[in-house]
Amino acid sequence: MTGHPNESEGSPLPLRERKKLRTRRSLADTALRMFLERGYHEVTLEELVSTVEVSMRTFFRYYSSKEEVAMAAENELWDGYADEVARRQITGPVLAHLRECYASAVRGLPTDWTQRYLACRGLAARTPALRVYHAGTTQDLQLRIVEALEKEFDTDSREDVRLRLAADMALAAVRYGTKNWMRANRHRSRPGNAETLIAEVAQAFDALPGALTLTADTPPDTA
Amino acid sequence: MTGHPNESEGSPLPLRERKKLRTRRSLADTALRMFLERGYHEVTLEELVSTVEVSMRTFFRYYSSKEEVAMAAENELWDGYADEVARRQITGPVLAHLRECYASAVRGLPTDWTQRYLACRGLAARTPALRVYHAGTTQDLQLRIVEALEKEFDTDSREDVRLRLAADMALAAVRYGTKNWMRANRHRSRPGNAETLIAEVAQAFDALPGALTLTADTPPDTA
DNA sequence: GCAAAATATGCCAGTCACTGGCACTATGCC
DNA sequence: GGCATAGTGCCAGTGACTGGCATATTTTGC
Repeated sequence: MTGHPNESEGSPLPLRERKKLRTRRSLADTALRMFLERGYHEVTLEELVSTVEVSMRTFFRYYSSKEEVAMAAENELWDGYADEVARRQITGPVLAHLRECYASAVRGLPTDWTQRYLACRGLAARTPALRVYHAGTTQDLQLRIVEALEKEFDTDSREDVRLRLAADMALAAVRYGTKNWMRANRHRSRPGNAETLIAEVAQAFDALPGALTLTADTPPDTA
Repeated sequence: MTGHPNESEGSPLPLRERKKLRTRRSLADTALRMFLERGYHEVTLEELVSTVEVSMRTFFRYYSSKEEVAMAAENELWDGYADEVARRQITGPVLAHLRECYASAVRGLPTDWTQRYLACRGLAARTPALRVYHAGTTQDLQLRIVEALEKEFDTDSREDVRLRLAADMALAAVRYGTKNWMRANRHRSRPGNAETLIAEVAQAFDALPGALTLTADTPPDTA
């Protein structure tokens, strides 16, 4: 009576999976909080796992590295973005398509995600090891996006670099849009939400054509 | 009598510096050779330093990580590229400028560099840890380039993202140009030299405008 | 409810990249 | 030759990460 697998049909996940999810979240949340309070390198994994009360071995069954647990929030976004690109059918300009996929992915995340993302990116900004990890996952994402897009075109991207270049441009827009979003977040006292993030990224997308033709003779303040 | 500091004026570097250079090169060359023969993870630093006959402590005075010594050839290029951008005065389109700087940097490297570069990139392609490191150094390079370019413009790039986006596009072109160069190198039996690398990268630069406007309705094989 | 199969977890011992501190040694300068 | 200034080696330690096996906890079939 105490623990029927589905007491009502309200719980879609098996009980075991729920517990795993809870452990996973607990690890990521606790890690992020500790890293923010005391600094990434000042917190050892031993301290983390003893706080969450799991063994070291178990930690590595959930996350494959210390960096990964710190950047869990970003990986949620990357996964959502890549999934969105894989799911949607592309019509029209590639860059506009990718911008839409990104916006959908951000909107598909839980409401508390924004704060976690802001926190982990802030941490990464002052932690070289995390910056390197971030660069790695971004490159990974780029690969996943190209592979997903490639299925919609008949030529493969090894022959024609334009698809890969377009994916890279989109990623650059995401990168700098996010950067500006975080910067704005530091200056204004307002917390900044998912929609302002999407807006910043959209703005960076819009700046792409101007970047392509940017010259030294007409400096960039002609906007 | 056996070792006067400057027997003739033919040695521009102090004897001590020459020895340091020699150790540095020896470490990088030996490391690359061992990694290629037996795989990156199968070679421990202990084996490397005992082969080169320096202590572990000394190794870390030359290279700050195992990844760095493996990718030494690439770092030479990145340093040369960043230096070139910092040195040259920019005129005209930013992207054309960056393409020229890259070409100059490649031409400024020693003749044996090409083979080492090919080798270390090939190794990185099949070694996840090195791919991550590579992503990190690339992001670092991007930052250096933006900082150098920023001095030539009066606006800083935080206000206007176009400069950063342009630097990113240039880097994407370098990335995929290099990728195609390596691929061509596997297929053709000819070794591939600095000029073919520059040509591939230039080709990728030329593809940038087409990537910007790439659409799903007119597939990429319309070239 | 209960055994059996499947899965998750914990413990232990080990490897390896990387670091700080100090003594030692070789080079450059006079 | 002698002194200051490096570069180097040794040692002991930390901390991330892994393999193997025993243990606990669900789930499944009855």
